[in-house]
This record gives sequence, structure tokens and C-alpha cells, in this order.
Amino acid sequence: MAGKVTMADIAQMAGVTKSTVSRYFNGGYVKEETREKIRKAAEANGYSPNAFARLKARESGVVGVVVPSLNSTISGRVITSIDRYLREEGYETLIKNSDHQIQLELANIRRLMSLNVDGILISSISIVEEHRELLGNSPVPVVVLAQEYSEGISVVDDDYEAGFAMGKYVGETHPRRAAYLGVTEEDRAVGVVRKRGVLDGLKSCGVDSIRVLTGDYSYESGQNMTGQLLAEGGADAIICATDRLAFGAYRILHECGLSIPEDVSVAGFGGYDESTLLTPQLTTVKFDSYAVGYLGAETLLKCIRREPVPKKQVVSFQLIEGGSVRRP
Amino acid sequence: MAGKVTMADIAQMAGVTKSTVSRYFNGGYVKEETREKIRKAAEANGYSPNAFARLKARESGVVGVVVPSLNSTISGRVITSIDRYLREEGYETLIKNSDHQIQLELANIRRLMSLNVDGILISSISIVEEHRELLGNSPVPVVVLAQEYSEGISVVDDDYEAGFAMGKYVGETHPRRAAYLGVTEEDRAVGVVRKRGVLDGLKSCGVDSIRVLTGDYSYESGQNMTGQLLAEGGADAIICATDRLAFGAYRILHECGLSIPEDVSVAGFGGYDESTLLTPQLTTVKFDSYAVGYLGAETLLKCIRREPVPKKQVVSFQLIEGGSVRRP
DNA sequence: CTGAAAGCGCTTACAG
DNA sequence: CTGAAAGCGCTTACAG
Repeated sequence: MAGKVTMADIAQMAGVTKSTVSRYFNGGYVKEETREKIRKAAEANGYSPNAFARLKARESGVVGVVVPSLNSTISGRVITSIDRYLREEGYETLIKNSDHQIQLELANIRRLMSLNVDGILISSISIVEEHRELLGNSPVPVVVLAQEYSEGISVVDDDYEAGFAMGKYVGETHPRRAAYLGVTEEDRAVGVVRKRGVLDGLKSCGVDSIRVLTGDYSYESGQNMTGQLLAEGGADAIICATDRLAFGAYRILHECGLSIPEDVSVAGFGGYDESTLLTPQLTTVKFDSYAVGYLGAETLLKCIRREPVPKKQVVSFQLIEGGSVRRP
Repeated sequence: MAGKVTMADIAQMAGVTKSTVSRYFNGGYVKEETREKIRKAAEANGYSPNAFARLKARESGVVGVVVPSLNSTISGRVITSIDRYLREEGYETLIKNSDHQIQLELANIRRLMSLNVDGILISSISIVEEHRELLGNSPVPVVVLAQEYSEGISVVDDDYEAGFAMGKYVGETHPRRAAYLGVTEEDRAVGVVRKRGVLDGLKSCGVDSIRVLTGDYSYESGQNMTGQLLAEGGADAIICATDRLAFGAYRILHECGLSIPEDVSVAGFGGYDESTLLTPQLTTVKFDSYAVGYLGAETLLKCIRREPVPKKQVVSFQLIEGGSVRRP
């Protein structure tokens, strides 16, 4: 059976018209007998209708998901969760990667919109003006994940409270020279809100002078910032915006013969599985990324069905005490 | 601007017919002046043609990618690499997740086929009879990644040689009680070929009695198998089919107060970034997953362009010496 | 319960 | 260089 088999082919084989085959696949009225003939013809050819040729259909049954990266632990969790939920609900998931490029993210969103998907889930790096324009007059519902989006619907981590909790936890050890290894402020959730939480948490314990460095999300960046910190005279407590950055810090501290937590306390955010394997185990905040994905998908389906949904949902976190922060 | 704007709308705004707009977007002849009008109208509306309505076009410019998981380090690397390569070549990537379920994998492949994508890249868990049927009369080119597929085109890791190298490396330490923590034989590449390599490598050093356990790919499975091994009387060298399994082994050995490598040597396969953070650093084999993705994508495009391609390509690996295997 | 016909958003020879 | 028309694979009122 070379070439593509179409609905017309199946119709011919079953001795009916394609209207009927279409009805068969869309739950319309078809006599049991006819139904059986179509089933056989379809099965024999491994046929299933081309979802995207349903140009006129109200629903495509497809949901688009835009992610900032395909090789981050967190993205992996969020998207796995989304995918599972949607599949159970009978939807197909279409994934597009923005590879940390905002222009690509916008292009992906446009693409998905022009694809008559039923809705879009965006795990955004950073919301810029163009997003507002684009999402403002989207023909389909959009739910934003991980970043607040006041003009629309979003599901976010509790970055401020998590930051505060960690800041306080470390602040209670009364570090003399605290440091924060962060990321760009373009990423509001991590670069601004989380940082503010951490700084406020530290300040609540009277820790006032805090050295703040900024880099990107990579392991290398964690190493570089730590290296710079040491060159500047060091620190006795380093809070990192993500676990990956903390991994970089571990490596450099280790290489320089400094002990964790005796010489330097280290903490992160993420709760990656690997964090429990470090020696000492990393003290970190674990966000419920599966919940973010699940809630996001659930909320989007509600939007599609025109049910009411909350404008903003905040998921919880958990501070995991490892042994990387010196206790008083 | 509510609702979806279509090619007809743009045509009207530009004062031309949709044939011309179509030509504009497909590189046909359009007068510079007209070209400019269309460009403006399209831009003003953020319009780009619906890729999937090109029902008749020879090429959709879209390539489908099927992956077994969205939260594995290796999948993340492979897919990131594919995505980047294709984007540079002007193709769109559409990602579908099989979530380790073979039936879902087959469904994803069918879906993609019926979607008139230009080609499909499959990172398969395991090739079964249904794959052969399905791929045997695919209307579009298919390239299989990570698993050998003798009936078609594949790009694979050098599992046997990598296994042999690691088996030999550990064998040279003359373990008395060696063990291999593996995965199901349904996964030919890892479950059969890699294992055979390891066992042959060990045997080449005269290590003959090897306890082989089988589990799944999870951290927990690594813990369970190691627990079982200890209950059976232990081992002084454990080779794990993946780094993740090795992480589980580390955890249990650590909990039982056994030292690596003094009491037990541990080795893995994968070369995850996190492996370098363990104490001691894990001895592992790093496959070039970026190369697998890159070569796979390149090969697929060649198939699409009807250029000749090798039936099978094998990418290299690298044995990374950590400190987790006792040296003689 | 099923068919004939018009239409979805796009492409492609074929004229001009 | 551009338009009119037929067609891609599917859906949807509307008849019957």
C-alpha cells in the first residue's frame, strides 16, 4: 500500500461515501453494519484521519505547548505532566521548543495559533511587550506557565515565598558574607521575584550586605560566578537561583579545597534528583513542577470548554534540608 | 483583529488575489512592488500561512520527532540537537512523546505519517514487528535513532564497543564478584548489545562469573537492584547500564556504609553532567548524543532530498575515568 | 441512517 | 508578472 490513503479511499473500500466515514470518526450516526465495514477498511490500511485537514472543524483536538528548553530538568517535568494529562483527556500534544530565544518563542506561538490548535500552553522565559500584543488577540485560549501574566491566565510557582523561606533559613546561620548567584531580570519569576524573596528573607535575619552576581542558567555559569566571588574575597554562604548553579559552585569550592558547609554554606532551588547525591546533600527548594503542568493543562481545557477558571494559581514548594548549610 | 486571518484576507488588503499571496510565501514570481504590499499586510496582522493547510504541497517543511521520554538527559540532548539542526535548515520540528509506551510510540508514528510531515525521526525504545510493518510502507522517509533497524536507516551509539571497553576496564581490576545491573532485552541496544559488550569485556580479562540483574531505567530501580545484590552477599564491582542506575547504587552503598571504590567499584553509561559531581566522580562512558541527533537530522534531510545515505551510522564514545573504579 | 454539495485555507498548473 | 479555477483531505448543514 504505497502512497497516502485518504478518507475517500476508505469510503470506497467500505462502499460508502466519505461523509459517512467522516461521521464514523467524529461520533455521528452510522449504522452498526456500516460502522463495521468502515472499521475493517480503516484497520486494514492503518488509516486514521489527518488531524490537520479538519480545516473547518470546530476543534482539532490538538493542544500546543511551547517550552524554553528541552534539556532542563524542570521543563522535562512540566511537559511530561502536561502531556500525560492531555492524553488522558483525549487530546494530542504538540511540542515546540524555543531554545531560550525569545524571538523563537514568539514565532512558535504564532505558528501554533495559525495551526488551529484548540489552545496553547506557554512555559515562558520572559514576557515581553510582543507577548501582550500576540496573546492579547489570540484566537484560542492561552495559559502561561511559570511566569506571572497579569493580562491573562497563569500558573506559577511561589517564587517569593520560596525565596524568603530559603533566605531566612540561611539567614538564621548569621553569615558574615552572603552571596546570591542569580539570573537575568528578564526572567521575572526567577530573576526578580525569587531574588527579592531571598534578599528579604536574609534581611529579616539582619543580614544586610549581600553580594549579588548574575549569570545564565548553566553549570559553567555557576562555576564562573563562584570563581569570581572567591577572587573578590569569598563568602561564607552562597544561595544559588537554581540547583544547576549550585552544582557549579560545589565544583569550584571543591577544587579550591573549601568544605561545604564548614567553610561555605551552599543552597539552591529546584530539587533535582541529583541534588540528593551530592556530598553533602544539597539544601534546596523543590517546586511541584508536576503540579504546574497538570494544573496548567487542566486550566487550559477548562478555558477551551468555556468554563470559569482562576486568573492565577500558585503552587506550593518544599524546603529540603540537605547538609550543605551550616546550622547554628 | 479577532478571529483568524487567512490568506484571502491578506490578499484583499494587498489588493491582489490569493494565488499571488501564496506565491509570495513560496518564493514564486511576484513584482517587487506587489511583494511590498503583501509584506505590509502580512506584518500588520502578524500573518503567516497555516502550514498544515498546504494539503496539496509537495513539502510541508515539517519534520516529526518521536521520543521515548521527555525527562531523560539523553533524550533531551538528542532532541535539542535535532531541533537546532532542522531549524537552521529551515524546517520546523514537531515533537511527540511516547512516554515509554510502545503502543503510544506506534500511534505517534501513525499520527505523524497521516500529517503529511516531510519525514520522521524516531528515537525508539524497542523495535517490534509492528514497527517493521508500519515503517515498511511509510509514505515518508524515516530515520531510526539509537536502535539498529536493519530494514531501514539508523544512527546508533557504539554500544558493543563501549560495553566492551568498560567491561575490560573493570575486568582489569580482577573483581571476585562482578555484577551487571541491566535493563530489559526488549531494548536491544542497551538491554542486549551493551550488556553483551560488558560481559565479553569482563571475560576477556578472565572474569567469568557475573551476576546479572534486570530492572527499569529509574533511580529507584538502581537502588532496588543494588539492595538485592547486597542481600545476596554483595559484589566488589558493579557495572550499571546507565548513570541513573549507578546513582541508585551509590545511594544504597552509601547508606550501607560501603566505600566506593575501596569496597565496591561502580561504573555507568551516559556521561551525565551530574556524574562529575558525585564523590568519587563516576567512571562512565559518554556517548555523543548531540552527534546522534545531528547526524539523524542531517540524514533525514538527505533522504527527503533523495540523496544517497548510509544505511547505518555509528557514533563514537568516550570512557571517562572518574574515581569510582578501584585501580590495580 | 446516508449521500450530494459547498466550504475550510492553501497550492498549482494553465492562461493571459 | 498575476488571476481564475480546480483540487488537497476533511467537515457540515441540508435533503432524502
